Amino acid sequence: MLNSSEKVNLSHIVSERIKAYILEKDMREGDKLPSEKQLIDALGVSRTVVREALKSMEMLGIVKIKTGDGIYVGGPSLKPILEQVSFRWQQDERKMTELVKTRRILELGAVEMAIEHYDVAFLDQMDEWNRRMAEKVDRGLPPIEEDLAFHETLFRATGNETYLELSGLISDFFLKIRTLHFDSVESSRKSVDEHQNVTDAIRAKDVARAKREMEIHLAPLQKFI
Amino acid sequence: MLNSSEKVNLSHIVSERIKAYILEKDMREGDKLPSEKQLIDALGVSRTVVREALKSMEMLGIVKIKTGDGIYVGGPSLKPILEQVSFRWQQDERKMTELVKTRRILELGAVEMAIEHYDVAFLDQMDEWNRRMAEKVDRGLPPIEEDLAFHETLFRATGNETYLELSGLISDFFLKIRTLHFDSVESSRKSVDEHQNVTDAIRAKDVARAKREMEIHLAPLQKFI
DNA sequence: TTTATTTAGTGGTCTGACCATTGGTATAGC
DNA sequence: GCTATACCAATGGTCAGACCACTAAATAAA
Repeated sequence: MLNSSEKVNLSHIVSERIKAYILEKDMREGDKLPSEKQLIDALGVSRTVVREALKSMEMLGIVKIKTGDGIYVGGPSLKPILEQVSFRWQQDERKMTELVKTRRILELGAVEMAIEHYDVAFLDQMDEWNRRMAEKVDRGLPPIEEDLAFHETLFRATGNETYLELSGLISDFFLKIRTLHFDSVESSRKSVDEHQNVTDAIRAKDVARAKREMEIHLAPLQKFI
Repeated sequence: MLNSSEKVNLSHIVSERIKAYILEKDMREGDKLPSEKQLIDALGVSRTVVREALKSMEMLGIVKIKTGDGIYVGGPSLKPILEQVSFRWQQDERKMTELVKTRRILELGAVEMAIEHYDVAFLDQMDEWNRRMAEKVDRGLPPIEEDLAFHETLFRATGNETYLELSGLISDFFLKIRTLHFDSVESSRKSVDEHQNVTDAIRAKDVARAKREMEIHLAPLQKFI
């Protein structure tokens, strides 16, 4: 009764063994694992069990299965967790307020980290997206992809993949919303200017100003709720 | 171009269908899903596919499979998933650095939101955890749970469940690390004082000071990497 | 009513077969 | 000798059917 908490599925055991194998051999992303056949022979279980274990691990991003080729070690990623989180969020979209506030923190943090990391290439890319955004606005089209791309590039500019993943979740959610009730031409034009201000401030490595500009940019969202 | 990245495994499709089914029927934790047999008939695929899909979803915590009973909708707990995914992170220095920096942003954001939300009950609770933490330190024990509880309560104090969920991921990870190489008695005692300073500043609704104190508290982590 | 037993249904594992995709190799053509 | 093509062996994807193990609920026994 003490140890009863351990449910012993064979596939569970197998996946643990494979994880241990990865650690033991100190394998990195992209390294090739033994084939299904080899795992079957080595672990002495049926193909069913091995496959279920691998499929589960693939869903978690621990391994990556390539048809006709083999099984490879996956990269460290929050993605599977976030997928699960977003799946839950769809059940009640009343979390809007919370998401808006969370986004604010993340965007402001991104500004700070982007300045710390500082890679001009990303800033140029942000400018480019903003240019395309302005172009689309001029043609009277909703610049949804460009807007999203601008912010995503900002998160990339942090040089922090974990942060990018975390933030990507939030951004995706906002994209879906904005697809429904998109902004007017005037507000879009204002967004372009605000983007420019943020980028400029980051370029000048002025953390306080960059944050201020980002606050201004996000302010309308707070009231939108 | 866009769709080429989408590898269409049958089991992947099936898991999507099942997730859609859960959303569609607005099922909650503990609700019973159709049996394997029913899913096989309804989706027109082999048992292998259904089982692999379910096994993957179980690993993600979306469903819970009970032998001899049936399949149930899982709860929103992310811990088990984190357990599965993060086993390799400690090896990855880059990932560690990213996590530390991400945590910093989240904690500082929490301070800000906690002051905005301001509920004394949470502050009292934080004091209580800190008191217990001090107690444990005095007895020479590592105050791991108490430390985590303090920070979790801070996240709760934001009144933002989404933020709590997101942050919980990061915090839990740090807990596991600290379980291995826990801090010395002196540094633990210092942590208690720092916690107190943070709480006091929040109580005084002094955002700047609260952030500053939190920065001080987290600073050692940055160098730890 | 309470307890023990049976039973039908469910998930767990195994086997063996065949298909689809991939990467490398052998071959044909230049 | 080099390149392009065809081929092949290995690997993962899917399927079908069988049998085992477990659970909960119906049934029988106390």
